[in-house]
Amino acid sequence: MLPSREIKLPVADYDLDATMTSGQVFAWEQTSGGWVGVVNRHWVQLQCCPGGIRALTTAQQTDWSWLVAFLQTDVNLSEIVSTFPENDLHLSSAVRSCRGLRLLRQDPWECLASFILSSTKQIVQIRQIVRTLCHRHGSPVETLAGYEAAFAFPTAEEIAVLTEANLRSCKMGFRAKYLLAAAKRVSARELNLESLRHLPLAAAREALMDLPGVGEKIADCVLLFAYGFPTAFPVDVWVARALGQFYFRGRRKQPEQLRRFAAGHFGPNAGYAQQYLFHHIRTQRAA
DNA sequence: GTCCAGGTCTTCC
DNA sequence: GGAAGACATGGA
Repeated sequence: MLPSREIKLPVADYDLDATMTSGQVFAWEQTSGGWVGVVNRHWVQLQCCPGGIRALTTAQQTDWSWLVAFLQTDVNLSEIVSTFPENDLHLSSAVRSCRGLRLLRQDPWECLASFILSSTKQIVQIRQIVRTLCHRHGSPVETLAGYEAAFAFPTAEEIAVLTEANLRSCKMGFRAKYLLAAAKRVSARELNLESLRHLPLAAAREALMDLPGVGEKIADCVLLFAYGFPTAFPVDVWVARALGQFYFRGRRKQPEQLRRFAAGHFGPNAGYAQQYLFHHIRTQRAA
């Protein structure tokens, strides 16, 4: 491949707006020229175009595999959707309303840290906290002329040397001590995030939940959004509400019972199903 | 002003 | 083992 700052990644059924606003990532900004963010320390601008996604970065690239991995443009969405249960009108309706919604494949640390910051926060507030954290403590990355300054998500090493007061001033409240503790554990290699890729789901989940501030829901988010475990099924207030309403005649159920139901009902790509339901009920309410 | 947010931890029964 | 309260902060 010839070196270039620009590429068109061919893909069908990719709704970039839905994907970026579906509560998986918090550091991406929508601009007049497309979505702008940082992947593997590369500043990138993304725009939907006929037949795919056009990507623009600052330095010439010969290998775009880092971006293909992040966007998961090599995943065939029809094959995923075809594994969903037939005769589930709620899920079918969700898929129809946000066809093209995708799961991204994020950096584990950024995903873990972001979701540690997510507890009992609205998505708009999580975005604000993450933006402040990146601007104050992340390393600057090169951008194209005329664009706002951009910063990588701070590494575990960069956060581990901060104080709880530094972090609290980013408006993250009681979550500061959890983020700091996680950063110290990860930077000291007491928890090796890379090694989790090779573990079974349950073992990886257990390892993540050993971190303070990381319970079942946050662990499942990281397992799904960063490691790509296809059956990881985060149950938050929205999903719990929707599942109770749709499948249990309005009765509230414990998260553990809902996860067991999901494993049996939604099949090998239950995590994808969860993301469709989550995005559908949130956008429906807004409409 | 009140309620609630992509939860988790501690305390108490 | 499960319910209730604490925890920071800001949007709706």
